[in-house]
Amino acid sequence: MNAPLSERRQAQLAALTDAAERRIAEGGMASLKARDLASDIGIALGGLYNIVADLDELALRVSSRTLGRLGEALTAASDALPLESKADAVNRLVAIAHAYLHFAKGNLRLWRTLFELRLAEGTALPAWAADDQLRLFRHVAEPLTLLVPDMDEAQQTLAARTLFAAVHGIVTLGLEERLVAVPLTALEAQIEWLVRAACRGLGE
Amino acid sequence: MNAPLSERRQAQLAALTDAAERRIAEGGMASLKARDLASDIGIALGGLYNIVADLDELALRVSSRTLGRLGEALTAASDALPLESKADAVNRLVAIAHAYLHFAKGNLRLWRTLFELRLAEGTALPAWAADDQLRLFRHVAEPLTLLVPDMDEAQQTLAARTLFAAVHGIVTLGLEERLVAVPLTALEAQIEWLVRAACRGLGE
DNA sequence: GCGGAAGAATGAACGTTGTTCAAGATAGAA
DNA sequence: TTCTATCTTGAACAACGTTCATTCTTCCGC
Repeated sequence: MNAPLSERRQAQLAALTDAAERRIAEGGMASLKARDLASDIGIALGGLYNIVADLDELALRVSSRTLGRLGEALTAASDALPLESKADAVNRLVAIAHAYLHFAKGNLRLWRTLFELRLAEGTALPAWAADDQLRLFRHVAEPLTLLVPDMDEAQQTLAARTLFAAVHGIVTLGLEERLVAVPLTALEAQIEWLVRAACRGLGE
Repeated sequence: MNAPLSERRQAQLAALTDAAERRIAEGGMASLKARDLASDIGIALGGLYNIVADLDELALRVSSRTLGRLGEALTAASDALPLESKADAVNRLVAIAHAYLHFAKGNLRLWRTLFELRLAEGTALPAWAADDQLRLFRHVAEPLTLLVPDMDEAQQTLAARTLFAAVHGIVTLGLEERLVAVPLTALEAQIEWLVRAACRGLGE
């Protein structure tokens, strides 16, 4: 190997994250095993801890990737629609919510691990991870500023959070399937109803 | 000991469930350790598995209790209000949502374990656990039948699920506090806005 | 080129888990 | 009391994340 070490470590980190992503996509976060990953990328068990502090960091890195792809999906959904009138804003919010649903369904295990991350009680999540999350809220916040321009900004942010959370809840329960399976189109309809109703409720 | 065996096992199961509940309430599901529990109720490690099949069953039993108490909380909130007019129905839905929020906040770790249960992929959850969940939905469904009596029943059930899920999402994200802490009163206001808006959207 | 220091790779070993099981203790019927 | 069925026990096992002394590589100043 004649690649410089720092480059090599970069490559190893990428390979490790790839392997972790693959494992999670196949079997959820429960199948993120140190020994499996080490053999996946052809290193010894202990070598993992030269690349990454612990498995939590690895899960966080995979989550960051997932959030990135989710952000792109929401951006794509947003950019496909005009944003001029208030009606546009509502339509865009519906489109974002639908894109969220489809991303979650299409990346079920990776999407779920976004919320299964349990950082050790005291420790806050790294800044770059927090940024990823805030970026998502902005997708919702942007149409809201058009929809209710008179509302003060803190309230707008809060409303964006609430709307996001509500849709997230519907998607979560809808994709659970533990109790009853809801058809995708029914889920879409429910989301649309709720988003439109919430928007009408915002204008008072 | 002169108590009949079956009685004794019953008592052991109760003591074990108590201990598990206490442990979870203190440190979340991550602190449900076989050895701790065995010593809590004064039996040998292996003895646990004469009382309970595995720790998952124990977590499920604790969850069942929690669901029971949650159901009582929602019932109390419901019964405090009249249910005659459509306005009553909306008020009741708001009250239920608020009661849900307060229960979650007041029983944070126990409430969270309700959704952290990961049954082994294939296995469905026991019937008695499914019943507990359906009973919850009925709290929401009942006012809905008054609010939109013309809607067919399947649609009503779906709407109840959606409304529940939306509120659940808001509560979940609101109590997360990982990103930003939302004051409880702000959370209440957000929930009320969303529930009222959703109800108005239902009547179309 | 080269020799030594700094760092990385290795896999055995540790500590903690949940779960099992052969052996011993105990309860209830005869 | 005695016998059998059952429960209880804690040592043992397997799987896990993580650490560490040892060995090998790589890099830099000469």
